[in-house]
Amino acid sequence: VTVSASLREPWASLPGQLRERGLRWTPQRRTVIEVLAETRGHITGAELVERCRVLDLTVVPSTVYRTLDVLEQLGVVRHGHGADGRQEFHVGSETDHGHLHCATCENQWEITEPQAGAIAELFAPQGFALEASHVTIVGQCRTCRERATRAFG
Amino acid sequence: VTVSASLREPWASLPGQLRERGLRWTPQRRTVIEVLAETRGHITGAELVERCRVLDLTVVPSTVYRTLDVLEQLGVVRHGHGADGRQEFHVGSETDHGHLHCATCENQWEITEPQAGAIAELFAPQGFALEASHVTIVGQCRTCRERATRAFG
DNA sequence: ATTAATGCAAACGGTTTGCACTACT
DNA sequence: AGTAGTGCAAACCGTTTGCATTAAT
Repeated sequence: VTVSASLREPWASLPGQLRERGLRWTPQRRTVIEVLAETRGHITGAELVERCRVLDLTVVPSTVYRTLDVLEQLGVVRHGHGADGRQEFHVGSETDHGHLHCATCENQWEITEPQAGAIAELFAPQGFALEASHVTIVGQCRTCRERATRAFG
Repeated sequence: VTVSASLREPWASLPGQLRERGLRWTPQRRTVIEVLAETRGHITGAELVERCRVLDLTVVPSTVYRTLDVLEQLGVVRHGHGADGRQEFHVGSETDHGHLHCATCENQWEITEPQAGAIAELFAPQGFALEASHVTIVGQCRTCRERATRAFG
């Protein structure tokens, strides 16, 4: 029941933004924001719930998801879906790295900054402005491809 | 309880492929294959279940999902996740081009052969053998990126 | 005769909802 | 005081699992 340190930028203005719209700043929302503030890249809904509950047991799943709805409307987070189908909330524009994802075995490899840059350049001319940190290449790794070819190719 | 027309290519060889591995060709699997054969692009698990049951009420969800597992191991289908997080099964290799997918607006653009080739080369050294036709780049299109930046950047 | 595959029903996991209650403003 | 937000518990939906049974080889 202690009040924690003040929020770092760009989160500091959130309480005000909420109140401007007639919404409220609550301890539970504060906890959600604290977890989001220390998240780089993305976090799944379930993981966020778990991390919030470590900080504050009064935070319950429904509150987290309802808060995420509000935050998404404010444009603070954006959701998509991860490789496993769970909701994934992307926070800010952090230093996240892209990844190489095998659609068959689900393994992932990191994409290096230069690689991501090269890809971004490839598509820049046609107006698709990729951010290196948000690039995911879905394909099939060598092992899986060989197995598939043997079977059905 | 009628036997339907023979399977079109490349499905015709499936029964044999299964039996080669000690697996079996069953009426339920046939129904699943019939639906997949008339699917272009992709289909969700739930939708596949539903369409199978229209053809044959004895087909039950668990059978469909178990069959999909087998088919995926054979490389006949590949699964990913749609915008709503549900499993999405991609069928065959009739997709001769990869695509550029905006994670925010879900729009898609085609990737040209040369572009796909350039990407494949980028990752070949590390053993990730992408096939041009199976490359999907997930990112954010210019419009969506600008919108996100304005809101929170 | 073997044993892969099925149907059933129940479990699962992440997410959503209805409702009475709490607490920000 | 007014109403946004909460906790709870139950519903939800697509998918998965255990198990006894069926049927393809």
